[in-house]
Amino acid sequence: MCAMSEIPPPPWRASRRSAAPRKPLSRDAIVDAALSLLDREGLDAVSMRRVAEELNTGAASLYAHVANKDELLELAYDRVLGEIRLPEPDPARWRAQIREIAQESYRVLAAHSDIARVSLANVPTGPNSVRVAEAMLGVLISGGVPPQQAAWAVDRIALYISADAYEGSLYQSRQRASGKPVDEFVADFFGQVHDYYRTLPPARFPYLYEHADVLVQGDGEVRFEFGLELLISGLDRFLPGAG
Amino acid sequence: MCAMSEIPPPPWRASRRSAAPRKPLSRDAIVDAALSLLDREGLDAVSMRRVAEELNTGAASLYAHVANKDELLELAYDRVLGEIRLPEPDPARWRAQIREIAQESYRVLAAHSDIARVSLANVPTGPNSVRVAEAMLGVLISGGVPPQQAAWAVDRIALYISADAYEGSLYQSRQRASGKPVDEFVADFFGQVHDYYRTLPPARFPYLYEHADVLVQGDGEVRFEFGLELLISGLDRFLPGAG
DNA sequence: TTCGCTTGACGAACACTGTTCTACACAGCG
DNA sequence: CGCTGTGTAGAACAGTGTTCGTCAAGCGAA
Repeated sequence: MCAMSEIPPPPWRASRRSAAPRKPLSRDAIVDAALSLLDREGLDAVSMRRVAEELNTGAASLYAHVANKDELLELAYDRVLGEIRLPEPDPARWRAQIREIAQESYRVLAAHSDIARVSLANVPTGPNSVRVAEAMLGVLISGGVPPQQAAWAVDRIALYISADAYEGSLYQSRQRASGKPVDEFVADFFGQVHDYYRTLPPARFPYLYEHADVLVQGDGEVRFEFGLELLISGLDRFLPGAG
Repeated sequence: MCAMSEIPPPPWRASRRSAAPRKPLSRDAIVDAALSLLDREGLDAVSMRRVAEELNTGAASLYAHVANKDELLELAYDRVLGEIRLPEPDPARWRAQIREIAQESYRVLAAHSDIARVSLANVPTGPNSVRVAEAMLGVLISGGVPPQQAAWAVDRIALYISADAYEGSLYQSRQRASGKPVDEFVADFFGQVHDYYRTLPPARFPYLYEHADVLVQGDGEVRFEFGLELLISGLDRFLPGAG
């Protein structure tokens, strides 16, 4: 290497990218960039061009490593699922454990903006998806839930988690867009919903009108855990020794 | 009026649309066109240009009646919810009635392709949305569920219905795209999933491997009602006279 | 009737999107 | 050294939601 590399080469011999003419650009790097973009600006900002830009390249280059955008999003989703920490099954604590797994899953999904949308839009088949499913199924079956009911329960609970995480991300993006702090935003929002219910004609909507206050009670977390508890305690009657 | 209107005007004075120079083009007509397009070709086919084309006009014309695409989709969604038939609350049959409302809602959503996606993407505030909410809340409260738990349960059940209807529409569009008949499609799909579970290393995925058969048991309807039953029977312990 | 004004229609354009085509630079191999 | 295959990208295609500015039609008033 001599000093030649210090002065710019003549333009007609210059590579299209002046410095670092050949980037490594791997599948992993692309998924990394997509996730970083997702976390910063949300799923809508994740376009092939923006991801490529993040890597200082063009959109067409991504297609050498990834079949299409759907595959990229599924890869990103499965990478996110990899962050979920799972407990060792303990039959004595199966209720607490299924609850822990669900809460942990919700937390991890919520930590990555509206990534939950891709779990609803695609049938999850990635390696980390089956890892979580195995854990949930193991906890339920070793806890005494019959296999058939345990299998369906895993399916339903997973759907519930994804749906609620997605809904939660919607409120979060609305809150972010409003510019208000979280507390003020939810207070305003629930206040508006409450007022709306109170403007309904009580004759036609007696229950919504009457119970407007409890309808706006409880934030996203309380509601998530309430529904989760319904699903789990609904399994009671399938346990051995139940009517 | 003389015969002048029968002969075509000279081109330099001709209106841009040769015949029927002014269409009525109302909000309702636009929602109609959007729904018809949705039912025929799915939500992805519903673009402002396609809806306008359906009405023999340009996309820009729609914006005189509708703020943007989101508002149009919410209007279409609420119109769909209007098709849901609701029973008169009968406290003695509250379990059966909440089940009926949920099933009816699922049926109506499923009958309109992937309209359920817009219910997940937006906070539903339309008149028919509150109509269904009022009915569910009334059935639960008059059945003996305490107001707070009834309110949250309505929220959770509605989320569950939307999420499952959306997931169902995904499978339906996949099946339509595959060209196979329904029976063959689900048999193939469940067969593939089953085979996939059986290729997993049993040491690391003992439960999925062992119970691959029950995991692929039951179609969408069975699973929907199983989850619904979990949610409803999970309300038992809030009834007066429960431990 | 005729003049203005408001309302709605709508072609063109803007800034995007996912994806494909095609040319091309570079690495490893013979 | 030359050849070949792989990965890199610019350009282009067909589409998207939305806005701008123009223009026609209807209507109330003079």
